[in-house]
Amino acid sequence: MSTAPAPARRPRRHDPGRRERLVATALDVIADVGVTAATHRAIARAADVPLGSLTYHFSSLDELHAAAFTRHVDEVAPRFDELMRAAAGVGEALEALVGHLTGDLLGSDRDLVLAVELYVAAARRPALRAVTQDWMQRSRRSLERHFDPVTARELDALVEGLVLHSALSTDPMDAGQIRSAVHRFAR
Amino acid sequence: MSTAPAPARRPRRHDPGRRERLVATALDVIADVGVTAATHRAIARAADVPLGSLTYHFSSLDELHAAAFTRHVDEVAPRFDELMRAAAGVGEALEALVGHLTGDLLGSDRDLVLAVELYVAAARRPALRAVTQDWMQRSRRSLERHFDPVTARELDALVEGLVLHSALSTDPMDAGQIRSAVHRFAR
DNA sequence: CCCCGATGCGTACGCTCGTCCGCATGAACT
DNA sequence: AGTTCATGCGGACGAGCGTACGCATCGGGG
Repeated sequence: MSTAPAPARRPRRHDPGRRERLVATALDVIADVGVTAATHRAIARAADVPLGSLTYHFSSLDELHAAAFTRHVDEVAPRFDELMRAAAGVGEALEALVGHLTGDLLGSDRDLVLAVELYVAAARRPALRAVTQDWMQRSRRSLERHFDPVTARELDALVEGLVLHSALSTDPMDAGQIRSAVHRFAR
Repeated sequence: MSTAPAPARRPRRHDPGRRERLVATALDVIADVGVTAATHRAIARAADVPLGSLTYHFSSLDELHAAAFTRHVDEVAPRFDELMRAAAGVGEALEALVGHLTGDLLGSDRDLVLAVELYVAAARRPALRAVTQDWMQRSRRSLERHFDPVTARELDALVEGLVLHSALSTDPMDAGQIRSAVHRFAR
């Protein structure tokens, strides 16, 4: 019976790497509630830091959002490139694509939601548009390991459509159908 | 020199069909500034009606947004179906699709923006999700006039991807490339 | 050992938002 | 003509927002 009730102390002085942690938390919040609801306060609450900490580390909310999405792209794009690099030929590349779509992406809602959130946010905010374009470009580069540039771009568009379609539809396409669609580009 | 300055009178008593006009204006505002910025006040300003008029005609902002998107789908879906109905065979259907993508859609930013806005809004709001799914279903039905259901669904996804891709990319695909992509589904 | 600048903390300000409510008005029906 | 009621109007309220700012704290260089 030392101190009074004391509503949960927070002795977190000197917290190195807090900036990094804030970016990661921001990404989680965006995936949870959408980019427009990912406010300073929501992110601060999720990261268990005071509100002022956010404006200290990031000069604006926009900058924080951009940092979060950039981090996401920097994590996802290399993974995809690795997938393409590992494929031996066109056949394996297509099959890797099918696996990526049915497993990695559509399996976990998180990446799917983040992709759509980025699409929509980019439509209105120039800073995020650059991030989106960077992502598209890197995807195409990865595909060009096995496909000519024209086919790569078409495949990229198809993948984008499949992702969106699956995110919004109640009865998503099964693996067989996705395989069928992807293999149309086996030229 | 009759009356004082009088800051722009608004004598609009008894305005039948105002509800309709509000829906149309809401759609314009959404296309202009995005669904998250399409607030009661923004729409009221654009339609030149007092703020209270909106809550009188629509029980919530969500309902107004849903009404706007529903109206858009009810205008766009029949147009697309007409396009498919007019095509004589698979070849003409594919070519009509190419024309639709390069002309109607990508030509005017408006429909493109509205499509993306609906995608993103639907991801978070169940009421809008129903509208999106209705749209997808009607698109597929139209395509099934010429393609088997499996192909129709794949084509639908491709179209969605092409739309998104074109909306967000600075150097959109040209007509030839779109034609090439669409014709992969000429089975 | 001391100080000082980087970092953390809490709060306040000004703004916009969705929604609500009391009153005014005039078309339609008796 | 009189009454009623759907419709229009404008202001108000409370909540949540982004951002700014003054003070507290502490690690590391002198």
